[in-house]
Amino acid sequence: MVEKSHNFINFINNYVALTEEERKIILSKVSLRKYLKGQYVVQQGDVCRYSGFIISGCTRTFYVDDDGEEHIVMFSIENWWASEIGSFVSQKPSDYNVQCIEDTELIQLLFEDQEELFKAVPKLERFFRLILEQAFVASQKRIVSSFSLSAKDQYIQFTKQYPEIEKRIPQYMVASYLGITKEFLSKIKNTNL
Amino acid sequence: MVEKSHNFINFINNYVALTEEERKIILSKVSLRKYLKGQYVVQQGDVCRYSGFIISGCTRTFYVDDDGEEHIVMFSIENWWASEIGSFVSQKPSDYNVQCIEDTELIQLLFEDQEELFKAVPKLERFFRLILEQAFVASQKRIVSSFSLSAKDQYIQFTKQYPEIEKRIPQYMVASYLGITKEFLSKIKNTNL
DNA sequence: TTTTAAAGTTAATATAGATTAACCTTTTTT
DNA sequence: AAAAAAGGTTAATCTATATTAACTTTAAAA
Repeated sequence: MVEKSHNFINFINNYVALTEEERKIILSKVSLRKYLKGQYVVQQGDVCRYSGFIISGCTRTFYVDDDGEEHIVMFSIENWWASEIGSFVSQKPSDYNVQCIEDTELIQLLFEDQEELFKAVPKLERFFRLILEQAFVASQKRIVSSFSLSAKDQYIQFTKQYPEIEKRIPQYMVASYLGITKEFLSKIKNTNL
Repeated sequence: MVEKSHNFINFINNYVALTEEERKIILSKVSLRKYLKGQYVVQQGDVCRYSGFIISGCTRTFYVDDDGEEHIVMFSIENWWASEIGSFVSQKPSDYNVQCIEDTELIQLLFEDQEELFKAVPKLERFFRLILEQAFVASQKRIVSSFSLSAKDQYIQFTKQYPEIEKRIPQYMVASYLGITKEFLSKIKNTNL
């Protein structure tokens, strides 16, 4: 656990400088959990009780619509925060599934412990503010891309922005993330223009 | 200024309880600014130096793509935070324009003053964390809607979610926000199915 | 009050991307 | 090594939405 929590503490430290005391408090509140490929961290309809940081592995967050179609809203890989924030902060049923697409290790923080942790280490409020700023900006950017770029240009942008993710993820999931069919993505990749 | 700042302080107070002292500190750092309909609060390419709260009026945040097409990413109305966050937090040139679509009064906070304010009133970190959570969740939801709903259903959802906004805004801007042409929105509204 | 500009409508035609369905390839399981 | 499952490709046809362009209505300016 100690070695594995190293990246986790480092990640936070990147945004706010932690004292040794604060590291200990944080680590006392979190736990490591392993999931196998295919397992669900959160299921649509359930309340998301944990927020988490990915030590290793990869997840997808997706929505299943009324027609049973899956729509991937985000991928998360190691050294990034992964949580179904909407459900976590409201403690209401999740609109999304979070599923591991590789064996995945997560450092998890229970909702009930988060408030205590904010009291003990107030600078974590700042930490979460900063990563939410980033997440929000990225989300807005994705909306603009989906409205202003052709499917092909969106795909090119995706491969440039997330080359590591693109390598690890089946193509049909990339298509779902881009909001196009797997057939059309295949066509885009194998045709000029 | 005092009466006008009332809603502003109330808004923050809704998320974190402020002492009288804290109110004073906050108010000492912000200023009121008036814009006329059509004026720009931020222009694409400029650095956004202020974040702001709308006292009255309405703005649109939009992106102009390489073909000169405008894409509206958000509307903001009174009693909500309005800022080009990406540019504000990074102090890099903005990707978006923020333009007033009515005469608008803003309470503004200069970037340089924000850090000082966080030091003086640390619970503002929490305040911004909480509103960013909301903003991020709303943004994710919009991505899902744009992928899983027909244009008509997106329009219906928009009118239900933001009835006040829909009344105040020209229809062609609603179309731009939904990512469809004004002609098609007109057709949707005036045709069955 | 007339003129001009801005916003909204209608309809014909065009297209990016969806659907369906058959087939191929790679990976996993037995 | 064979069978099964998962992932990917190709091609024909279909559809939601875009484009173009002419016209109408409403609001703002002169």
